[in-house]
Amino acid sequence: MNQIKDFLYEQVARIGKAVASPKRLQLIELLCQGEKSVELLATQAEISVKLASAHLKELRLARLVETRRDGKYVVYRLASTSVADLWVTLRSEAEERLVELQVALANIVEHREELKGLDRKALLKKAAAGEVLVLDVRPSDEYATAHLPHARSLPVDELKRRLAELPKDTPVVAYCRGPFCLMAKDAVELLRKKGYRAFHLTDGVAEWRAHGLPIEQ
Amino acid sequence: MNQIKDFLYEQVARIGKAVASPKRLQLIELLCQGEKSVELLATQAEISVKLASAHLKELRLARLVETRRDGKYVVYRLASTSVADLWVTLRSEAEERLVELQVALANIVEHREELKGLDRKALLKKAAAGEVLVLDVRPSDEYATAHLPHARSLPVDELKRRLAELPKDTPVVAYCRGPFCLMAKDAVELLRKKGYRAFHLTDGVAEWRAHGLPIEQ
DNA sequence: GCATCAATCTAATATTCGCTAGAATAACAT
DNA sequence: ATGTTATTCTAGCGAATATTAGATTGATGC
Repeated sequence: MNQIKDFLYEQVARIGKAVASPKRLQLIELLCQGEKSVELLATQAEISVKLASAHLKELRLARLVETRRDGKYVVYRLASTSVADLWVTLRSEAEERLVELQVALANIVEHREELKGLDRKALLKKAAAGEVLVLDVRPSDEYATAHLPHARSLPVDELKRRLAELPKDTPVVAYCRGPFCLMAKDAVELLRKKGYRAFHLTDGVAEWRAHGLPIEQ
Repeated sequence: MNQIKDFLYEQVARIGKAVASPKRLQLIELLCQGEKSVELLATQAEISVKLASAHLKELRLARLVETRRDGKYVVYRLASTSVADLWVTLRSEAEERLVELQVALANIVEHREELKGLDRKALLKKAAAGEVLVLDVRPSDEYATAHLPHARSLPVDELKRRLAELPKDTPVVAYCRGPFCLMAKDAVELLRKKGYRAFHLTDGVAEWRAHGLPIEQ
């Protein structure tokens, strides 16, 4: 009877073990943006394909991700959006508990506009009314999978040469994969240097959805 | 710049590592019932004091628990109720994803009455109206710390000799520490054998609170 | 068939983790 | 002080993990 109880906790610990590795957490965050091949995941997480494959196997054994084959490629995806919620929950808990993380986050985004909590719905309204331009600076395939309402896609590495597309008179709110992603930060810095009124939304699609707000496409 | 990103994920992984061990999860679940000394935690988790102390240290380094000294005793408590929420989230995710866990849970509680989701509010109403008797079968100090609304305390090991206190005509709903705790199951089995109409609520205080429902004391 | 590319499996490494047992603290009782 | 009780620290051992390199499998295109 005691063995049974131990077994129960062990199963939950399987999920815990899966999220106990920084690399695996990064892979989960990437998969929150949409399904991806092993090679792409390895590139974006800046690790070797072999290592990515090994970590993805662990995630698959914990049933957090699933695979399908597409020709030569094996494509990984989250097993459910609840896995994205788990990532958001874990990250929030870490941000809440660990001073080291709070300090590190405060250092990288000095002048970040805190567009959190109560502001989300206000932002949604303003975006709908065209009072702000919500800019998705992730790669365009991630935008295609899912993006914030009324958002326009303009990947950060195309931003410099496509600056002309942006209106000078409307404030821009840039977002990317989430609080740990630096693409929106870079975009905001560039835009401000060029004289735009730009703000940084630290939410990604996963955070937005986890707070019960709508997502497009 | 890449080192900074790695550092961020590593911090979240600290929380992950803390919840990657079955023993530590069990300790967290026990602490969800209220603050406890090392010795009590060791006894209730059925591990040695030394091992409990080591695991608690890990939890403290991840800032999930805090301590205070009370005379000879060191008393551990959760750093915040959000840690209890994290435990509920993790357990739910495991229940949702891992078939092995689903099977194990189905086996131990054969005829369990599923009093979940939509039923919680209905139960609350019935309890308020006195149509059911909500029975808290945990040790009485855990009841004293926090319990479900309108619940009466009757620890499972006193149940047999205090049976007379229960009304024969009102249905009884027994609960304990949560879905992994077997005390309510045992209580229901005993009560049914004695001719009472008894049901098993798999929620504990943490689950109840995580679903946004009120808690007494 | 054969060459190619993507991904995994296997083997081997260093490191970390879980657990046990013995020594060391910290508060209390006498 | 001295002994007692509760807890932590230290050391050590076997098991599990992260990472890398080499061999292997699966699907595609010629």
